[in-house]
Amino acid sequence: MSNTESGTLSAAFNRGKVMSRDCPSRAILKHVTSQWGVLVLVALMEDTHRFSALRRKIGGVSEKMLAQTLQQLEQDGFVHRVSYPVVPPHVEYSLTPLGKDIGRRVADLADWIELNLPTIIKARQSLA
Amino acid sequence: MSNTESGTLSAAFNRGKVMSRDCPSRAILKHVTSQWGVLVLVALMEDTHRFSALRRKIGGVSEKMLAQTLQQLEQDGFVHRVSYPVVPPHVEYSLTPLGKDIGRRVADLADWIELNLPTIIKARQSLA
DNA sequence: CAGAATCCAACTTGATACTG
DNA sequence: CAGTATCAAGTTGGATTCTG
Repeated sequence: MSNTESGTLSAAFNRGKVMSRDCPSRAILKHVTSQWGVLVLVALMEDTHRFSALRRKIGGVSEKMLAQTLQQLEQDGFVHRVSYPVVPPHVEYSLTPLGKDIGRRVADLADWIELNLPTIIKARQSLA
Repeated sequence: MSNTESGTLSAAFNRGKVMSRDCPSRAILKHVTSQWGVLVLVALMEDTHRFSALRRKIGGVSEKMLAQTLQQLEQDGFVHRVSYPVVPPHVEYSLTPLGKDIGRRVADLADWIELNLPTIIKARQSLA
């Protein structure tokens, strides 16, 4: 079988699937690591939020992008959406167990960057 | 001190800065979690690679995007570029210590997705 | 081989306005 | 409040061509 990858037999290193152009992981990865996807996950790791609360919390998101991001993450099974049929509308977003699992890793990444930002900036300057 | 965030005093939860529209972390986060940034980091976690090797390994990248991504990651101090002045040109890309640190987290994320892909797909269907 | 430069198509994003 | 619809504008991305 012609293998676009390195042709390794070891499925143990299951890393490599995502390297293929058409690996389904790519789509999930894209949602999760999207500009607003990351921040939504981080925000929801802290607590359940309403739509407008999320919008206030995540500086710079437009309504459109927030709605779109939430829909993607909901479809992937990471975000749980609960709509209370009252007026005015009341909708709450939270993480599913799966969402918490991946959210932890994403938040970890974001935290690392915040923590190491000084180091990164220094490193960048020493390259200039 | 007036705090635009939730007004918490605990800097221990340094999460929150990245939520501001103009936090410098946002730029780094964007490079690292960009579509190709993720895959470059994952690939370089395994080994040093030459440009064309990376291009072959990462299915779907164009030369342009690969070059651009590598430059961003190099400027952020995550990727080390070594150019041997021979003909034909020989350039090697590897991760700096900083790059390995963050690369581990990114690879972790990618691995998690690959590993849980079946679960995710099932979850998605049960929502349909 | 490693990339820079160019050109153009396609998708993404953001304001704004509108609806249930 | 929680979105959707619309449209303009910006950005990304890819194919191609060219160079050291």
